[in-house]
Amino acid sequence: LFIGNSLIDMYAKCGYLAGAHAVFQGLSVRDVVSWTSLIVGYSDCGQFKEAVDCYDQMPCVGYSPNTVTLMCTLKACGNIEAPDKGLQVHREIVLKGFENDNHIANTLMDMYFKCGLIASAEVVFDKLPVQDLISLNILLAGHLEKCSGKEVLACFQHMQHNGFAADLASSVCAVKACTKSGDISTGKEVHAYILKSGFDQDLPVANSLIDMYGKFGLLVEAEDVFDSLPIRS
RNA sequence: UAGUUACUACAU
Repeated sequence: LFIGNSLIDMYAKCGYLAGAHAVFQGLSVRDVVSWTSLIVGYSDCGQFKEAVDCYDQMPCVGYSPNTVTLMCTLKACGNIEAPDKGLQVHREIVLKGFENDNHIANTLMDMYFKCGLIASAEVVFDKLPVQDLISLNILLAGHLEKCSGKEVLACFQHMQHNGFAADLASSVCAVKACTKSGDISTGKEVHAYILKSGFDQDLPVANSLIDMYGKFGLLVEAEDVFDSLPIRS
């Protein structure tokens, strides 16, 4: 069974969904991991609807989704902006007493943000068992959609004051917030922070900086970042 | 053996 499950995972990670599905079908014995691996496979390949369909089928054949399954399903719900299904998963999480799992709670919050249900996301945030760096990054990314760049930047600064060191993901959000609000001076401050933290060679971070400088018309700065990259996409 | 957040242009 472990071998079969690993094969599903391997094929799915290679984008060979037909193979993953064939292995799944061919298994004489399956477990929750088999199902979850398939769900993750669909999800990672952008087939979110199929991922959710898998989740729906599980109970019909006697399998009960665990925390990992539910989290992966929530992720799919967020990506297709299916709040109804997301809410259904949320209810199952509550029913099973999984709400205090931090990974689950973080993913739940992210799902609500992605579905545009900001108020629900904030309720989840306030009830988080632990507010970790990932929770804060999800909050930053979520606010980026609906709020002004200024509010996102306030968030970014607030987390640093509370002893969280912004990581790559937080930095990207902060840069995007500056781009959105046209805030050149804060953008340069964030850039300084990125250099100080040694994040400047990271592709997503650098790309967000190039985009920001490009949109500000600061083509020289944009080119400097571009030229400093050892690898480009 | 499976699991959570972030990146560009163009287009929408």
